[in-house]
Amino acid sequence: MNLKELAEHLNLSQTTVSRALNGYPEVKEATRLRVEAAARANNYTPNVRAKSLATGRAMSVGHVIPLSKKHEMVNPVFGDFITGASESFLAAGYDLMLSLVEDGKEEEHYRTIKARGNVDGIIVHGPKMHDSRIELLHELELPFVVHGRATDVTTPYSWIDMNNFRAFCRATEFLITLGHKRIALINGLEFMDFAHRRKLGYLTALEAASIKPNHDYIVGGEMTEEHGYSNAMKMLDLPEPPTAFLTSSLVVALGVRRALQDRNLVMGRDVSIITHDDDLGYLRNGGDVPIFTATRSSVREAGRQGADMLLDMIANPSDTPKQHLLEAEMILGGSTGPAPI
Amino acid sequence: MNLKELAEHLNLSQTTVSRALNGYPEVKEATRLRVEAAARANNYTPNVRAKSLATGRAMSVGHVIPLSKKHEMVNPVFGDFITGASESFLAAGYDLMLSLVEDGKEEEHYRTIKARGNVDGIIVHGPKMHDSRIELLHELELPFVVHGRATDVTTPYSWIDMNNFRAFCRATEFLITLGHKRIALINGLEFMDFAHRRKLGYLTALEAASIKPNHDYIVGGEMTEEHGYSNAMKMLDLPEPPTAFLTSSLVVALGVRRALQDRNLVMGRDVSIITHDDDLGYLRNGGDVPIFTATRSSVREAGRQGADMLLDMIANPSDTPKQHLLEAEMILGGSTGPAPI
DNA sequence: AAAGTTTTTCAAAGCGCTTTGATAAATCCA
DNA sequence: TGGATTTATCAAAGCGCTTTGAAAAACTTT
Repeated sequence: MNLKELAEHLNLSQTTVSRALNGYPEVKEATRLRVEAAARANNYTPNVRAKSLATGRAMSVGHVIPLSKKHEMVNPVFGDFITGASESFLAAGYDLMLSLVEDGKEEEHYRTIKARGNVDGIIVHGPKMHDSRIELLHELELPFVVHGRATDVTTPYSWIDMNNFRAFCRATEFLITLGHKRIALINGLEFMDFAHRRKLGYLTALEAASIKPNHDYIVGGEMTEEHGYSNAMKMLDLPEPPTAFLTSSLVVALGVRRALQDRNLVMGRDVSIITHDDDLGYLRNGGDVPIFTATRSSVREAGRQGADMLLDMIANPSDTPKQHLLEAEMILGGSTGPAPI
Repeated sequence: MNLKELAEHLNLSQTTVSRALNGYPEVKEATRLRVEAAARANNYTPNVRAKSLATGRAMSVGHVIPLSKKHEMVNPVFGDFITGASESFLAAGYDLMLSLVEDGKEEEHYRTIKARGNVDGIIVHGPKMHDSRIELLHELELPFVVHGRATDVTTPYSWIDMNNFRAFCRATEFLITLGHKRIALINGLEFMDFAHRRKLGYLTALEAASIKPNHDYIVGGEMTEEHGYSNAMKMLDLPEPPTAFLTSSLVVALGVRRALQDRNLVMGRDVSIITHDDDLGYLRNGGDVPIFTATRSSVREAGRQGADMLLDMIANPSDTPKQHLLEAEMILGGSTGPAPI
């Protein structure tokens, strides 16, 4: 059933029916009730395509996820982010569109998204240090919120981010307090902005303690279990192996733990691990007792806040960009202990 | 720039321009080239909303993911599935819409999706044993493909699934061959269809070997690391603990492995583990050498095939439903060995 | 009761595209 | 060269909704 049929059925004009359903004041209360009842009875839902063509609003937001053809992997945090975000979007009547964009095709793709006109705003995922997408989106005048930040971008834009620098600085300081001096960092891909900030936090803490960074202890890469495992193995084979590891995700930490086991080292006694924990639904850091000492910040919460920010921007496009920095909490688990002598 | 402007710019009618761009034969080749050049030069992309209103096709497909408010978790396989699926969808010019639907609100939600008219077809995720969504979608006449199956549904429908029964039957047989008799199954939520089939495969293999199933050895639940850990711990504390574990996902297997370590048991010697492995991008079963003996089937591949099936159904709605069953391969890793005496 | 207000309803235009049915231009054949 | 075909183009209607500007109906005033 469409609006025309519903209007005929009610012996009213489309105008009145449309207004009744959209809560406009210039319609008699009795009429409104009659219309609403009929709409419900006939299971009438306005056609979004027509509606959005008429209003100019698409009533949908896009999530754009970078995808490198080489590893073909959607970062596992994405699922949790949208779990958080979708609640706000759904409540506001917005649909979610998904675009996986291959590396290098960003520009073309974003222009197309804009021209196709089927989203009112965009959440940008996985920003790199120099991320050209941000300038581009500004130019296209499409509201957007970045999940994360891009170090080299100077024009203001909206973002929701976790304080990566601070989290990793604190974690490193904590290890130093425990007496560790040979601290390794198994990071994400270093051109990703979040990884860069984490490294900076780590280096800053080392410097403050006058510990010279050792480049054999620092590595970046796609955050898989294997990445954690193989790099930890390599480092454990060094003449002077690290006594502590900082890892960028729980999955990586699991890999490092496997390496420790392979080398018959006891986690928390022989070697310490601190990981960042995105608090993902299916991969929690243990139950009540955390397995790993960790810096924790919920990606789902970031999703919620990011969604609200974007809805705000769509409603008030002329507002100045908003930013929000989430602080990670540090939780103590069984994976850290004093440095062995 | 819109069609009207482009047409004026070219001194042609909208009709001709539209036809030129959509490859209709009744337009002179020279004109077509002129139009295409102008479209490119002016960065013209048709407005999808208008296009889809005019054609009646939405040019988008929906992914509907069940979400239980209790655990609020998007199954991690979803990311890999869409990674596989999006390639086909994008190539065909289809957008991806995402809907997270709360448990219990399915019916309402699907009706709305249909009435809103913004998708041409749907991929149904996470089917339960009795899944009312399938009947509903039939009734709504919306093309759909199920990722998985629903045991209790008799009307034919299209699906792409992995042979869960066979995979778990084979894995169990393999453990029995190794001499194991006390074999535990740490399954997914048992009302989920895939988990039900896996259990059936497991029970069938036990029965064939005349091993009576022990209900202390069988447990189902959300597939998290913690689920694997805590249940393995409980079972290892039994007077007669299992000598082998079958787990429904790599994440769960990691939890079981942690339990073994906590109990100072050596995996592959004291206790064996076989897991199912969805071959996820960020959580692979080791590198060249698999950590766990596993039944493996790529979810990404399922995504690819599911997408193609759905596109097919949208193009030929009157075709009979198609089904495809992927077989898992069994790969030997370091987590299995003969049963201890 | 006539004139002025306010409330309620409506017809019609428009959003940007496709598609039908008609027309004009080009080509063919006798 | 003129009529029959074929080819190329166009004007206008329609997809299902919102929104503007006008009209009708219902109240208020005097």
